[in-house]
Amino acid sequence: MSILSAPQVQRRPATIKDVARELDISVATVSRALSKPHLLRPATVARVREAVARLGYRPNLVAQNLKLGSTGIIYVVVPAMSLFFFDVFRGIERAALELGYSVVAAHTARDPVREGEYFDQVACGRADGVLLVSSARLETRPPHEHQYPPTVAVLEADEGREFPTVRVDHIEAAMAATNHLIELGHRRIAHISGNAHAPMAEHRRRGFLKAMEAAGLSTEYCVPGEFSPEAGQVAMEGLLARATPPTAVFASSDEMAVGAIRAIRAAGLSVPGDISVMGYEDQRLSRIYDPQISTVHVPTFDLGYQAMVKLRRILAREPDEHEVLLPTHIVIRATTAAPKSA
Amino acid sequence: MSILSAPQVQRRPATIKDVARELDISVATVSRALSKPHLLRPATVARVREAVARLGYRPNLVAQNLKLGSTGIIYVVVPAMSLFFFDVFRGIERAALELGYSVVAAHTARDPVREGEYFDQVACGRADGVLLVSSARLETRPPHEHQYPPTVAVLEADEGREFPTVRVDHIEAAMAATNHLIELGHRRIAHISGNAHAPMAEHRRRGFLKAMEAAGLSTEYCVPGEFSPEAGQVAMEGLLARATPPTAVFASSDEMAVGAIRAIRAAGLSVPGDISVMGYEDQRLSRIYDPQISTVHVPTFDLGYQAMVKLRRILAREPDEHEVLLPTHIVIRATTAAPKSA
DNA sequence: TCCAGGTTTGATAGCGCTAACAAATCTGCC
DNA sequence: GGCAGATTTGTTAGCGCTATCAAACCTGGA
Repeated sequence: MSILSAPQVQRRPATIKDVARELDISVATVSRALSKPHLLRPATVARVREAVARLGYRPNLVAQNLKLGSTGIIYVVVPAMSLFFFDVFRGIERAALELGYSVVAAHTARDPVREGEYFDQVACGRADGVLLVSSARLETRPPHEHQYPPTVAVLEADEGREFPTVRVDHIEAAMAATNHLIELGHRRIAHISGNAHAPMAEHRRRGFLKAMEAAGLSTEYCVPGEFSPEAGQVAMEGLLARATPPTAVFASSDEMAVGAIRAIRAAGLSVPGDISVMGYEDQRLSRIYDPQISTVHVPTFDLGYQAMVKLRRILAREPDEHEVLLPTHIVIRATTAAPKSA
Repeated sequence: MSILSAPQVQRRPATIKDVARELDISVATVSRALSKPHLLRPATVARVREAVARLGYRPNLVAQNLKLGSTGIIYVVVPAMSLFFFDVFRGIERAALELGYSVVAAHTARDPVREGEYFDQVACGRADGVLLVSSARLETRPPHEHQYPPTVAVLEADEGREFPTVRVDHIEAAMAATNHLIELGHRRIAHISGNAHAPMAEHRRRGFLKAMEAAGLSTEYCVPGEFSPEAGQVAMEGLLARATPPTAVFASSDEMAVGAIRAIRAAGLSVPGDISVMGYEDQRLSRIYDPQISTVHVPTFDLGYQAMVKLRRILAREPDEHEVLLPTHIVIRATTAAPKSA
């Protein structure tokens, strides 16, 4: 084990001047040979290419950006690193690749300060735009009004800031999930909601309430929770301790559904034999888990893809609609069935 | 829904010159008021601050970078977006925060070309260094020898390129996992290995073989697989179809262990009653799953943290050891037990 | 042979910023 | 009051690149 080793020698990188001097031509010619070779004699282009390779020259992107005023980079600001967001990210990447942008993920850990920092970086020229994969209502305000860089909110409208948005209708989706349970014959249906301040969670809860009320059913089993298996488990334990427990549960996420299932099993009951469980998001987990979880499919990849396309439109100053809604659908797997009594 | 709306007005951002002109002072004074206010009269600093706020001026980071020759940004190049890598990422972020760097994640989808592009971006000045969270042997070569930007490989030594590395000893860890099964009394122990070209997978396989041979046991149950639940399931089905199936399985990842458990249950057998299952990585999944999976804990957070610290040392040209090895340990949960016959 | 029109290359400004040096201004003390 | 020395501000070069304009060089037809 060597004490000091570095295959990456930190010597001064070659600049365009070095190449020009080497060939005794002007820097302009070198620049042109690299970016618009059709303007030059082929022989010149070839000589430049050779020298570039020999010297290991690479154009300094920072200088290029400064000169051109754009970077070709998009910041994807994500509140949390979860597989759910990765799927969105994958869609963004695909579109970015097709449109010639590079994307980098900036993680905020739901910290408004960090979110603000990334916005600042972009506003200060580090990138051309932001895709805000938001799940929480954040309170950042730009120091100066209207100083946000070009931004598209993905997945969830960002209340109060009103960025152009690509999202799904969580209310409608939650209604569909609830109606599935109702149609199976359930009457005592519970809902465990997600983080109190996540608009997403609130919308799902509203959808649940709306469907239950429309069916004339009691909403007494609607309890608060958080986006984690542990929270799902605790909430479910509370539900099971009631005099007449529910026969079905709609959890606000797949992870929460997993926690609920654990609680049900721990109580000696079976899923879906005794209690049906419905998740939300259609995460990878819902397919891996045993039993596979019935859930609401959210088109994460498309959400990301469309958002990137929309951002490009905005950057190109093409007119576009403010909000795009993508459809969801429920996926019936192995955790939902008709109630025993039915 | 408005046809065209944009809270983010794309007008020319204010520059340092605008601020200087506004106050009728020099740009140098403005610059100083922002970066080294102690050199200025407090009254001047206040005036500048006021004008900066009023005009909504923000220093252009690209110009700053060009002038200063560094960006304060670290690219984290990851081959795949998995929770495993996120944990590493979290560790990197923490250290970066403490050291004053910003990190952004660049996703390669195991594509050497894209990896190369990100390296290029950094080599071209977009960032100061790279943390390569590698799991696959990649064939990228820089166009010019020794043109890699400052880089630290995390998690797995990158064979052939010999970057400074922070990693764990997968061979030793796999031996510990195998020995756990041996100590429980198992004799027919299987191993399902991960992606053929991942050095990580190969190391785990080698550790398994080494432990089995040291115990004088047959390695006939060592089969190839891939890092996915599906592959784990298929491999396990093959193992179960043998005349005398194994009584224990060591899978190369937690996800693969999940697949194996599914196959075992599908065959009407129980875990760990009939067959013990051991995972690897200690992913969140291994705690969420029912039953909770015995596994090998990899200190992902620390791996990331230490790697970032190491990269900072390299950037500061402080001497450092080439390789850092972090300890692992096995975590015994609910999927491993003594064999029935014992 | 000469020149209009095209092709290829060169010189240079400037993107926005900071560092280095220079100039101006202020202090205190004799 | 005058001056050394400290404090505060201004001027300017230049980071590496590309766009603009100008210059040089070709071509071919009269």
